Amino acid sequence: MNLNEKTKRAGDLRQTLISAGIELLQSGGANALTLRKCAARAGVSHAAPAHHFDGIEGLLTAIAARGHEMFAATMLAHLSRASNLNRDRLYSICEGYLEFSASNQALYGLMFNSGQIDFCDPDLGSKSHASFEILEQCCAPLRDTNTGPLTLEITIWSLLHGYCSFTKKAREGSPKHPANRIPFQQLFDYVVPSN
Amino acid sequence: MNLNEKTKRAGDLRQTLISAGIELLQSGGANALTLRKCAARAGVSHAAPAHHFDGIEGLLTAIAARGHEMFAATMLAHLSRASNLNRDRLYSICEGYLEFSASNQALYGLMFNSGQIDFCDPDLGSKSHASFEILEQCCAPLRDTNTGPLTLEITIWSLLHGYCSFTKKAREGSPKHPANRIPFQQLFDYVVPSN
DNA sequence: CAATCACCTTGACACTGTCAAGTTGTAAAA
DNA sequence: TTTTACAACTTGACAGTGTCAAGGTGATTG
Repeated sequence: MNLNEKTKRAGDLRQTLISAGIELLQSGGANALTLRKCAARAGVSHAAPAHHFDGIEGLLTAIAARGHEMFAATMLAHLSRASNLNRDRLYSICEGYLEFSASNQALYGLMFNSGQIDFCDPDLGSKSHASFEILEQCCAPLRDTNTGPLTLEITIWSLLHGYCSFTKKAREGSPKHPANRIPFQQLFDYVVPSN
Repeated sequence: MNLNEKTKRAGDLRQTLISAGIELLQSGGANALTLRKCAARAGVSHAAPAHHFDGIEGLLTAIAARGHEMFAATMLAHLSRASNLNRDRLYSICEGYLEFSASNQALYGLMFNSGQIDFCDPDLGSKSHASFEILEQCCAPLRDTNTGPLTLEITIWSLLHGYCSFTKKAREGSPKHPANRIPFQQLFDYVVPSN
């Protein structure tokens, strides 16, 4: 009848639990995500998730992996709307990054700022690697011969990550925080040569 | 007799609890830090902290504030050993940043990657502002007229923050992660004009 | 001397993650 | 067909967590 029933019919409670977890993150933030609440939202008992994940860490890791799929999709969506200019393409990736982190704050925090997930997980590893590859492919044409390989990628990635961290702190905390005056484009212009 | 007794004599259980929390972070990571364990380590009952902090969030916020004091001290220690060159001075700040994050991983995570502290807290605000001011003062002489105010500061701060995040993920997760091949100095050279 | 009050303790509560044992339905094996 | 095996899920229990209400204690103050 309802969604849960239908999803369970398909036999993949695993996917249902991951979706439930993401919904909990979206609606109630990081503290709302609980193994038992995930189970309840999926319509199963509190011990059911143990048959599909290795404890809470396993569930959170699987949620983060799903998050990386969404993350990559958001960046690719922005990329598809960019011009042919290499610099525009890289900037559109950045816009996708910022949009994802703004629209999925708790999920983004779980993926990038959490000590609760298992970075050794191969599924998480391959999906996060796929995200990074999108960035790499947009950086490649912009590299000049002076800078070492990956320098631009790491710089952009770090800049985005740090910028999100700043704006988040500025949003939640003191509004006098300097970061909320600086648009990302200003940092991008500073870091990426605009030949 | 022991340290707890002596500290409690002085009347500041608050400071004792903060110290206990930092010790727990150092020895057992983020998951080892608990309100009840803090109380036990300080030699008081599990409900005692409530008289000094506003719940667990208040305790974590106070620990983060203390962390920012240590953070600023580490950067200043590195700065004192730098040459007179402005660029060296800024780089020494960065070294201090990286040393602090490497030597106090869980505490650093609580301060910068945690959704569990109250960024509105005035004490935390002033102490984290003091840390940022150290960076600001070292950036000021390096600004050229083209770049907007704070652009260099935010760039360096974000780069450091992102770099720590990368190296942490590379350390815990897949050793094939690209970040662990890139020394920070390479990023610094790329971002900071070198004349 | 009595009252006040900051500080701490005790005990309880709901909630969390995890484990062991039991139930059910399905699919393979006899 | 009957039996067996097994995977998926439930139930119930456990220690640990944060938080609250009530009570005790000792120093300060009127």
